[in-house]
Amino acid sequence: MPQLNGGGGDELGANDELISFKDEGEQEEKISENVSAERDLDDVKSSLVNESENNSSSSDSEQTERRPQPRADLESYEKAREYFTEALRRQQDGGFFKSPHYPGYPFLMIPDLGNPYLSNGALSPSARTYLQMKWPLLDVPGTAALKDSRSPTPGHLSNKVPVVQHAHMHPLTPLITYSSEHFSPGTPPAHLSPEILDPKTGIPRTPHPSELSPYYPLSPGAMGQIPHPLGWLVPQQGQPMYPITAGGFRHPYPALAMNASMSSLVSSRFSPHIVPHHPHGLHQTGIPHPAIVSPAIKQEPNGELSPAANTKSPVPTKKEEDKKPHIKKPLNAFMLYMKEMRAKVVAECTLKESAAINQILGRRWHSLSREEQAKYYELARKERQLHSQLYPGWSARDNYGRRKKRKRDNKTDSTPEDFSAGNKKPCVQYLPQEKMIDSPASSHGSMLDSPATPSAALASPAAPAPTHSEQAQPLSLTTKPDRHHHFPLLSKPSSSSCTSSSSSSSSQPTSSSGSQSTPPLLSRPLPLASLHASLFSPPSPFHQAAFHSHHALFQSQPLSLVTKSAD
DNA sequence: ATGCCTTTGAAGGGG
DNA sequence: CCCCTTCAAAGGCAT
Repeated sequence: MPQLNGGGGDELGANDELISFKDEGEQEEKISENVSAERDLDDVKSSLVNESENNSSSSDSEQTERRPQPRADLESYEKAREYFTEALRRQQDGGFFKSPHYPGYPFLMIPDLGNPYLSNGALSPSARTYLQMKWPLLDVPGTAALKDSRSPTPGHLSNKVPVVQHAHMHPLTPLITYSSEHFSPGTPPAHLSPEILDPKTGIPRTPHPSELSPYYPLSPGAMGQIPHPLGWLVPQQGQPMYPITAGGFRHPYPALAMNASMSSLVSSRFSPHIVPHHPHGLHQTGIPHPAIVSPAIKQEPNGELSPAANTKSPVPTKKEEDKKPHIKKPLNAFMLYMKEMRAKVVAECTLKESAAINQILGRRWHSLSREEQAKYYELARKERQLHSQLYPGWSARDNYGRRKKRKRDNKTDSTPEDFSAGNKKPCVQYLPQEKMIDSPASSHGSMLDSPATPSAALASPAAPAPTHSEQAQPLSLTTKPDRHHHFPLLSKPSSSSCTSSSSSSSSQPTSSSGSQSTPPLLSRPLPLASLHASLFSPPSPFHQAAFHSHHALFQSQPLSLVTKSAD
């Protein structure tokens, strides 16, 4: 709420970001993975750094590599996102966004194409909605947006996926990126206009990029018709997902006439209307929320939806309920970051496994400057807000059970004793020296919390010398400690485990008891990189203070390898 | 074919 | 109020 208005924040001053970010980044990268990996990281790192300075350079190349081949629609889509992401960074660095309080936001908010929340692709339309909705929430400064508006290249449209289009739209987009899933290429629009169908998928594309533009990716089904910006509202099936209050949606967009770039901007504008107008309640009433997807529908990419799709039947009735449309959780700051950076890391590194990549990303996350993190935190906040507005009745619990329960037992396993030291995230284990290098320092940065006032956080000058921590820091191999535990397990005090250190106390002797001599216990051998990657877990963003202390901890910290105690 | 692994953060339930 | 659990993304790998 408030945020919406104020934009929350405001304050995120992004200006400073670069500076700190760079320094930290360098270090972190070094640490990164194995030798080879390290290099990669370096590159990555450097690329990041450079990005600010050089806009293009590495990133471009990377992008190029990836994008070239669109494997699947989805993939291509994502890649595009990534691509944008990089661009985003560049821009940010460039100061592109400086003006706006939320530098990235406006752009970021740009919808991915898919519905972020819907797990099933089918709903894609909803996704769009969601995205649009976002815009409104964000108070995006129209002007700013416009600046960039240069429509990148509509060419992407070629893919059936509207998503792609979005990507082009703004580099920032990536941040928000939602899963490509949504895309439901499959959802064929019942009535799509003949405008453009993808030969393969048959998905309709809008002829005018401008219209379609990112904002309205026509999803196959969704639009059905048209170019109407609101088109997304329409459910794949033909019926409008929501009964949207007509008022809002109906407004015709001026955008239609606009260029793609413009349209995007425009869309943002109107979207706001929608939101407000929309009573959240609508969906709740039982109406299928756009965002909601019924599992059944999970369409595969393409066309499968036939029956369902075609059936415009609005009647969700039982099925839906049974299936419960699965509304995904909004992505948190780190997730947003992962989406954005994953491609990059993958490109740089040889690693392909997500687990390993994620470890690296986790490290990098810590290394991010506050500003950088703040951006993501804010984005995440906004998304949460948006999500709440869109799905007022939705609860994270609703999704429980979808996945198999993870081994919750794990925790039991862990012997209490172990905990003391490192359990949790054992954060620190030894990694090869190299890794260590990185500075947790970033820790500082990492902390930003999403609190409403990021600025405050930012304010802190940070700059604690990262070095010490780095040196001393032991690496933690986090193989798989208990997953559950994360911080919580550790008692707060100790929790610090790794990083954290808890906070306050600067020193935590923690007994290091735990030393870890043991190697991680991965049941499976993880790639070296993964090991290296391991870092400590980050302290909660909220505790900035913790940062500072945290280095001390590191030193003392024993390595705890927490293997998976599971059992 | 399905789930695991891994990361951080958020949310909610239970004690 | 604190702790714990689950899910969000992603993709190779294991089962």
